[in-house]
Amino acid sequence: MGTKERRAREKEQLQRQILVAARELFVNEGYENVSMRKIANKIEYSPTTIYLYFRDKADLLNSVCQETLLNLLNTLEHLKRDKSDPLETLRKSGRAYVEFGLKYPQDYKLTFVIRPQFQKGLGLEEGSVGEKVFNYLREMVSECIQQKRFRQADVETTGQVLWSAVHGVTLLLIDFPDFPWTEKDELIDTVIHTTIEGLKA
Amino acid sequence: MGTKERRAREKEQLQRQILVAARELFVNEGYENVSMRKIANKIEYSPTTIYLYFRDKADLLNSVCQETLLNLLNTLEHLKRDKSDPLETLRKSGRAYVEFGLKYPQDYKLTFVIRPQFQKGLGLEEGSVGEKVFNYLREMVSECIQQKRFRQADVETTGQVLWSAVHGVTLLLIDFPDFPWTEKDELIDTVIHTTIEGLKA
DNA sequence: ATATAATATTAACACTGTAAAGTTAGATTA
DNA sequence: TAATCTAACTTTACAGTGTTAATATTATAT
Repeated sequence: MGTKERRAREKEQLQRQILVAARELFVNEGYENVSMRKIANKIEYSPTTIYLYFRDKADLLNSVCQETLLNLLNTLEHLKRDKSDPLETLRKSGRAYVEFGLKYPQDYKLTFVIRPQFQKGLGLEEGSVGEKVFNYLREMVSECIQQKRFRQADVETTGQVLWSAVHGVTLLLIDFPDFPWTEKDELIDTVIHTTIEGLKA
Repeated sequence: MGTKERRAREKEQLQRQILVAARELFVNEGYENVSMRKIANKIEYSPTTIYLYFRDKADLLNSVCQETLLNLLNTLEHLKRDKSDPLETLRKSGRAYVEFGLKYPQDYKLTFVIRPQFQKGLGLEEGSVGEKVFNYLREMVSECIQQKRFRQADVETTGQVLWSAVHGVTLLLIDFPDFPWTEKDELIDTVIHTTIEGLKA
């Protein structure tokens, strides 16, 4: 009598389908320009069906962002294997972070700028994926501090400074594509390099 | 026969009135949650009257942001008088920038995050107020480089690195108010200090 | 075959930005 | 003074929005 299981599976599949469609539309057309009806059309269901799987549009956005964070976390975790030089790993992590943001600019903005507007106080609470991402940063920084590579002893502040830098450059590059930036890769490297130098003992 | 002049003045006044109402609503309720009808109600005109003064809602946003940038520029220009230590002036400018963003968080997001989404390639083009703000930064940086206080000789890159840092910390503090940040003022100072240290020779 | 539960749809509401047409008040001209 | 013109504003209307409640459909269990 695996019908129940099958039904549950089917339900999950549709939920997935909605999520995939929503992400694709959000990313390509921007959150504001995507209507529930558009999503419904894409999956060939009636608009209200979506509400059986997600509380509302913001909830849908939330789920999409959750996935994005998981992707980011995954990307970063891959770098942790290299245990040689913690400073170098930190540098690479910063690079990977910015590159992730530029590779999926809409996702990035959705997650780190748009979503906070729609859901006050979220994304980084205890146990969340967002927190896991920041914990990754904590680990990296902690390693560097233990090896006395950084002046400041405080893991938290140091991590937050690094996050500010990469977050800032990522958003600027996304939001002002026409600004006469220094060559993109050079700018990113310089931002990361400068911040790390500034943190050194 | 100053009637024409009076009419022109009245027209300008209404335009101003709309702008003031729009800013207040945008800032308090968020751009997305403000309808043309709400603005119209506030100024006690019909919704479509607004369209006689502004092309559309995005144009209205644009004008509001223009004002914001002018305010920011004004705030910064005040700091330029102090010609003693350019590094110190730069530090103060960074401080003032972040504080401006935190004092008017909605304005800041409107200008530097929301608007770019609605008007591709804008705000920083030649002759714009946005460019003037960045030119201010260029001047400050240039001064520091001339006095051989910075390692890197490139004004552009150096300016962009600084901007990334302050932009990043400003947005993080605005968007994630519940995150366990280091004490706010300390974080801001550390971000600026770290970046400047990293840029030093 | 029938009752029950799960799932999907239809219809509706109160909004949205904005275009087009209609109205009104004041200035200009005859 | 009376007629006309014009600028400013309003009314009406349209197509689209997120979302809820009621309804219909389908698949399962009895």
